Amino acid sequence: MEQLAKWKELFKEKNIKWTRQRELIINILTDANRPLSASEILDKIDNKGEKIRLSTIYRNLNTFNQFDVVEEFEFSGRKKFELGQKEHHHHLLCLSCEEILPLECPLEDYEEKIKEDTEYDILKHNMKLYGICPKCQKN
Amino acid sequence: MEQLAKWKELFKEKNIKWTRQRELIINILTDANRPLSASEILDKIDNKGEKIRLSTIYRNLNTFNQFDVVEEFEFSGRKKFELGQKEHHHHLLCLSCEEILPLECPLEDYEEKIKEDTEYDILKHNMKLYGICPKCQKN
DNA sequence: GTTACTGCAAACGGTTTGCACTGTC
DNA sequence: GACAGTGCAAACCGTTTGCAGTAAC
Repeated sequence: MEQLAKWKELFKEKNIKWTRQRELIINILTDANRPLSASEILDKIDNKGEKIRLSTIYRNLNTFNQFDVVEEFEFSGRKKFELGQKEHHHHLLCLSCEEILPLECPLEDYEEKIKEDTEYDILKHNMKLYGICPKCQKN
Repeated sequence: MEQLAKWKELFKEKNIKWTRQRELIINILTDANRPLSASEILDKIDNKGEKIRLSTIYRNLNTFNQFDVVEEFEFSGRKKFELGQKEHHHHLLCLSCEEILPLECPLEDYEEKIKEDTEYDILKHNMKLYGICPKCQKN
């Protein structure tokens, strides 16, 4: 799997140690290809028959976040993490099956306008849409 | 204070009892005129020399929310509550002094477009901007 | 008098932390 | 061998809940 090799190299560059636990987390996030919570990651690792402590997952996700390996989002009070280094984007969440779709950011011009109107220095924003996906609508 | 009378009447209509604790919460929210967290409300009530349990505040805010007396927002994992019955809107938060400005919703057309693109049934959305207000920029 | 509301203390769920041990480099 | 990373248990913080007593209508 040459995907993995790429991450290993990045870790070396950034001086982060490559451990069994970190490899597992990276693999899970790669396969999921959408934001996951710490406990979702734990579940998937459990299913593989591997063992990690939840606190280890949290600590690593926070480290990964600092080094821009993952990006962190809040979904109704819960943190979710997605492999980073993608373009700035937002999410659409299915309230029934929790599927998550990425959305392009429609707010660039808007942010500029608000900057002018309010004289705030705008540093970041977030946006989320919630709904029911086509599959779940049929139930 | 005829503002209060209006709320009392609304409570009567909706069959919610008017208590000392509820009056305090309504007054605090009226004066603040921006979203407050449960513990911010508690602080302000403490400052008046009055006593309420935090759990009472939470329970009432949840009741108020059900009856559309307040609206609930999440700011970085914390719930904030604002007297409701205002038009749908969003917020701009100053990361330094926590001042909160209301913003008109720019997403109506966008939501429609996403509906078409994804075939999701869009039920709600949220958006927040974060920045530094003009006052805080001078420090 | 009935029922909803409150105080109080305890539980909860997601996340973080302190400490001694272990593994990576 | 040094030091970052881990397991484990306990703390943490915002929020909720169960229960017995109190207040509103």
